[in-house]
Amino acid sequence: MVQKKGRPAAAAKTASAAPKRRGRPRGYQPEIALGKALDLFRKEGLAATSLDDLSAATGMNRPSLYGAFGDKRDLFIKSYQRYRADTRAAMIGIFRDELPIRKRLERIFAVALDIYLSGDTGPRGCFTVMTAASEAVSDPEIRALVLEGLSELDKSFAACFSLARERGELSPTADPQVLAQLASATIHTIAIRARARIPRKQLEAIVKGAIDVMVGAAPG
Amino acid sequence: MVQKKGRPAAAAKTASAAPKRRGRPRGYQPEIALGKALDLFRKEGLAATSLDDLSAATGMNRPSLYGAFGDKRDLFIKSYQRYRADTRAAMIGIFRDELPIRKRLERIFAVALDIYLSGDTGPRGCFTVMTAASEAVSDPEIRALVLEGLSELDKSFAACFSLARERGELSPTADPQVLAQLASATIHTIAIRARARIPRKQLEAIVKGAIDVMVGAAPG
DNA sequence: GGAATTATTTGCGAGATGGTACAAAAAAAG
DNA sequence: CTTTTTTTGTACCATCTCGCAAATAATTCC
Repeated sequence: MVQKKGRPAAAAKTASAAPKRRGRPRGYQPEIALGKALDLFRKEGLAATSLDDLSAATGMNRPSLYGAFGDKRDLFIKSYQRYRADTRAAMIGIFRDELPIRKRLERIFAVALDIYLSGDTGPRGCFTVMTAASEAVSDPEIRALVLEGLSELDKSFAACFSLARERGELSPTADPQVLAQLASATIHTIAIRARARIPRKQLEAIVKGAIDVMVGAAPG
Repeated sequence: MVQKKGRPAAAAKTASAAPKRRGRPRGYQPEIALGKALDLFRKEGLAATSLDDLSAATGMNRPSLYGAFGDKRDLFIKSYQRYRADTRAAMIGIFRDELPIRKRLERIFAVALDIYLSGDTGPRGCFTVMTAASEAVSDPEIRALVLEGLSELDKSFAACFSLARERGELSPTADPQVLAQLASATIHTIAIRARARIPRKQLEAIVKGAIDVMVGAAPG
C-alpha cells in the first residue's frame, strides 16, 4: 500500500532548499500518483473507475487521496489537466520547429498515434475524445476544459497552415482555419478508431490520405 | 411503474393476426422500453447508468428488464443495435437518392447533426463515438459492433464519392476511399463537439468547410 | 371453473461504492 | 522529552449496485 518501500527519500531534490515540512512526510509522490490515476481514468472512464481502483493504482489509501486531490471528480479534473499538459509537452517541439508543412503534419500525427495507441492493456485513445467529452454535457467545468482543448488543437493546426500558406507551400486560396478543422477531425477519427483496436498501419493510411487532401498529394 | 396506465391494449396492431400469447400480457412495449434505455445510455454511458435508472425510465422493474433483455450489458448491446438501426433508417433515403454530391453530403451531415444535437437534457452526441468506443477496448462483442459501424459509414460515403466521380462531379484522380474517411472524420468531429455543447451554427460551418475541401469550393 | 402459462411485484442479499471519523505514526519545533 | 503538525492506516457508514427467488396477478387452454 506504499509507493516506495524504503524511507520517504526526503524531498525529491527537484529544486533545492528543502523547506523542511513540519509533519509526517508523505509516503507518495503526488505527480506519480496523478499519472497512475490518469492511466486508470483513460482506460475506464470516470464512472467505471472506483476509489478502490484508484487507491490500488496510486498506492495511496482513500483518505490520502482525498486529502491530496479532493473527491473523485476533482481527481478526474486534475488528471485531465495533467493529460493536457503532457500532450502539449509532447507536441510543443513540433509546433515550434518550422518544418515544411507535410513533414510537420506527419510528425504531429505520429506523436498523436503514439499517445493514443500506448497502454499496457490496450490502446487508450484520447482523453478529451473518449472520456472528457462524455462528461462535458453535464459538467460545466469539464466542458470548459474540453472546449479549451478542442480550440487549442484547432489553433495550433491553423498556425501551421497559415505559415505554410505564407511560405507558398499552399495555394493562396486555401483557408487555414478550414484545413485546421480537418486536421483536428483527423485527430479525432484516429483517436476513436484506435480505441476500437484498429491497427496502427490502417490509422497511418488514414493520416496519409488526409494529409494528401490537405496539402496536395505526396510527391512520388 | 407501468408504461401504460390503462389496459394492456392488447397487441399493438402492428401487423395483424394477434397470435394470442398464452400467459399474462405484457405491461410494456419492448420497443418503447428499449428506446428509453437507449436514451439513458446515450446520456450517461454504460457504467453511470444503473438498473434503477433504467427501471425508472422504462417503467419496467428490474426483474422484467432482466427477463426481457438480459443483464445490463445485454441491454446496452441491444440499445446500441437499436441506435444503429435507427440511424441507418434515417440515412438510407439520402444514400439511395442519387443527388449531386454536394447536396447529398449536405443532407447527410444535416441529419447527423439532428441526431447528435437531439435530447431533452442536452446534446447526446453519437453513441458509437461517445459511449460504445469507450467500451470497445475491453469488450470484444461491443468492439465488433463498433468496427462494423465505422466501416459501414466509410463504405456509404465511399459509394457516394465513387458515383460522383463516375458522373464527373469529382476529379478522376480523387480517391473515394480517402474522401470517405475524411467525411467520416467530419462526422466524428462534429459528434464530439456537439457533446461539448458547441452550437449548431459552428458545427454547420465546420461541415461546410469540410465539404468545400472534399468536393471543391461552393459556387458563388 | 380449474390447470397451465406467462408477467409482474416485492423484497432480499452479498457485495461494492464514495466519503469520512478517529486514532496511530512520523517528523519538526520548543 | 513534550508538543505540534502533518500523513497514514483502520474501520466504518449510509447508500447504491446487480442479480435473483419466491409470491402474486392476469391471461389462455381444457
